Amino acid sequence: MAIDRKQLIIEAATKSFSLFGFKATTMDQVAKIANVGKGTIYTFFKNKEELFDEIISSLIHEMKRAADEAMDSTLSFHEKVHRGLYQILEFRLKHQLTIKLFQEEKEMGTPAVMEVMVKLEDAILGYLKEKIIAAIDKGEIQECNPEVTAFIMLKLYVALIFDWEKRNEPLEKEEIAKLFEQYIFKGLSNR
Amino acid sequence: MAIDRKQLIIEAATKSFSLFGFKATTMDQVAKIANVGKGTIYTFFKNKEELFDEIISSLIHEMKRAADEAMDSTLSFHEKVHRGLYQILEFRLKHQLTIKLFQEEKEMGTPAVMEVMVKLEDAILGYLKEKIIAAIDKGEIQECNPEVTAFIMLKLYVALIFDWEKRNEPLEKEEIAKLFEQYIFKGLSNR
DNA sequence: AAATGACCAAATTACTCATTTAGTCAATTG
DNA sequence: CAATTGACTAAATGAGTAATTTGGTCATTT
Repeated sequence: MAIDRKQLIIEAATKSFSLFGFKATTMDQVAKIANVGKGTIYTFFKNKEELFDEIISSLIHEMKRAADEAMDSTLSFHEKVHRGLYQILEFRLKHQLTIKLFQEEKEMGTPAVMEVMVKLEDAILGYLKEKIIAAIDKGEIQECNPEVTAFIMLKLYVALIFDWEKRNEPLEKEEIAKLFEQYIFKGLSNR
Repeated sequence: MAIDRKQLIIEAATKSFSLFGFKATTMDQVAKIANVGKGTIYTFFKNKEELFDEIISSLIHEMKRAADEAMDSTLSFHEKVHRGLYQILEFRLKHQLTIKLFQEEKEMGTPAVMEVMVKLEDAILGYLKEKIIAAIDKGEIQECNPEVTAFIMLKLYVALIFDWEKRNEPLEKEEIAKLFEQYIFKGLSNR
């Protein structure tokens, strides 16, 4: 069987997006890296955005898998949430592609990138929501609005991991877990 | 006594910053609105940024006052925090100047505006921190890191008020208070 | 039938030059 | 003579445009 051109293209595009971002990646470049004629790209993908979307979709799958792997059913709900979220956000910090896109979203506001980041956030929120609903059913946590709760959890995590260290010493993984437990799972109140 | 030229300049600049933002406000314009020669501005303020800073400093004072007024010492800590924070963020939504600056920060990234917004956030965090320390002393809430706690409270509030409604129906003031209580002050856990 | 790269319209960029602006200071005013 | 002013300048900005680049197509090649 001949080489899988579609796969070559996906790999080349992933490499280039990771290195230069979406906007600065040209289709000529992708074709060259993939050792493929430019026209060939358009037999597999309608346009640049669709190629991008396909790459992001597998990224989302990878993230889900990483999160699932970090959990196991014997863990308490809050350990699950912590490990899952931490895994997902670690992913963001470690993988070149997500770093580059995160940066491109904020610094240039490239529309295609903005769209894709919304999709990514939605995927995370949806995933969290599922876990929350399951936890309510099992009686592990109180009744609550799963949508809002997922939203709050994600925002809190992002704030602790990304925003906090813009102006302070980064928080350790354990500290974050502790804070999360203290606020979301126990509350501050004395009564 | 002659007219207070400094005050005229401050009022003119405030008006112009509110209407056009920092970057789009020219010193000629401020001078004209204030009915003052341009040189006069420079007898009171070293440069455009210093004029801007002075205006922001009084804005911060106004915010503090508004927050203080919304509280009273008979309220529980979480009612105080809720009313104070709500007041401050309402301020952001209602006052032309803060709206314009918020927009300029995100859309144009004007350096002087970015700087000033950091100062504003610091002022809010410092204010919150004080209240938190007082509450710990009075035994109203558990021991906690006041810096991190202030940070979490602000981020959570901003998320609930600004970020949530980017993609969902806005939350009512009462809902926000309830959520805040549920998460920060009570926690989700069943044990 | 699958793959290609020369080609084109549209978008982006690099550059220029006229205009605008922040800040100064010699002249003016009261 | 102390306070005020606005004409002035160097630097920054941005409108206009020419040159280049890019996404996408399609006739040709393999």
